[in-house]
Amino acid sequence: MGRSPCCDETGLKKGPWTAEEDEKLTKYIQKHGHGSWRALPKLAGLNRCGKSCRLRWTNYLRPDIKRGKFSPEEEQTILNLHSVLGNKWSTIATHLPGRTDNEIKNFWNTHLKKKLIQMGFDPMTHRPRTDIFSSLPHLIALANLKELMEQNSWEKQAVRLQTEAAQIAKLQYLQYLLQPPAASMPSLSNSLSATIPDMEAYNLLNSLSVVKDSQVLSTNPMETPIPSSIMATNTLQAVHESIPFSHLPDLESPCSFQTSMNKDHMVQASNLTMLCSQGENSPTSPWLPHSSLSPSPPPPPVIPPMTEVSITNGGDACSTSSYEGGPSSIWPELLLDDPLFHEIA
DNA sequence: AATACGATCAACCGCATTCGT
DNA sequence: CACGAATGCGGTTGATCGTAT
Repeated sequence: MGRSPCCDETGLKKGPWTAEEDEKLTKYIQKHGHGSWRALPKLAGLNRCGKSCRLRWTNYLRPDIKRGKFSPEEEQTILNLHSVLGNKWSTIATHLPGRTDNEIKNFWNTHLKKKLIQMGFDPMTHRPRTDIFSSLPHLIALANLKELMEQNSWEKQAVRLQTEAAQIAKLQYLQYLLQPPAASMPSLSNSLSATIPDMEAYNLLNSLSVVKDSQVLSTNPMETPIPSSIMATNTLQAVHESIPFSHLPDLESPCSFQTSMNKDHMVQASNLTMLCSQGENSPTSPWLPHSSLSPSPPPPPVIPPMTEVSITNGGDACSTSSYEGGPSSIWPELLLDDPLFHEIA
């Protein structure tokens, strides 16, 4: 149980490895295999601890190590796996031949994490950050617009910014409520049957009251029949237009977030991949605009054109939610082919 | 040319887990 | 089963390099 004592031993060399040490270690392992790492340094004539030797071998000297920059495909794979596994670098590394966990970890910390943060995504959850601070740069940029400076007082601007920030938070929370099941519970057979979140989403839609043409959703779906062609799309459209955030979904595009209600009080969120790319793009993580992360052409699509979620008014009979296409509509192909994925699932 | 600063990545540290007796 | 040793893993550090001032 206790800690390995090898690092506590004194007189052992630390720091960067010399070419001579590398040669000794490589020759020894090629001839004898590493065997016991603890015994190896003495046998190989190295004044290092076994741990240091193991690390040097696995992270640097191993003959199958792939060097050089990560390819866009590898980057995509890391994003996919990280959205599912989190900081399980060694597990992620098993899916990237020739790459070490250390290398992947470094790449994540120095490149991918920053990218996600800059785009307003939480690098741990891969979801849009709902805190105001993550949107601060946008808000500041907005506030600095000369037009606004001239047209409004600072007080008015502050009120407007607050309102917009609140709308963003609501919209993003709505995304959360309408999202596919969390990575930790990828069993899609569960679907989104939770009634409370459904109602919450419904109420949120209503609360986002920037509705065009005076079309307002009923606050109580049980009392008032909802028109067949409802204005939820308009609601989101209006919110979208009112918020100058580039990472929000483009309502004109094929992967837009289209919401409608029918006479059965049912909200249908079609193509509910919100921020993920669709159609020609591969949605590797349900919340990421991966196409903008990677400059290269993305892999073939995995999500079918229609990923449908139905949100009901809370009644048992109509509290159905489904993803057409099953798990493959959400999870990257590479994961579905992977025994590890099924183990996790 | 000198210095400051940021990015990168190899290596270390310490905790957790697995293995062997 | 209990214990200690060995190994694995993830977070962090620090040396080095490139770029900006």
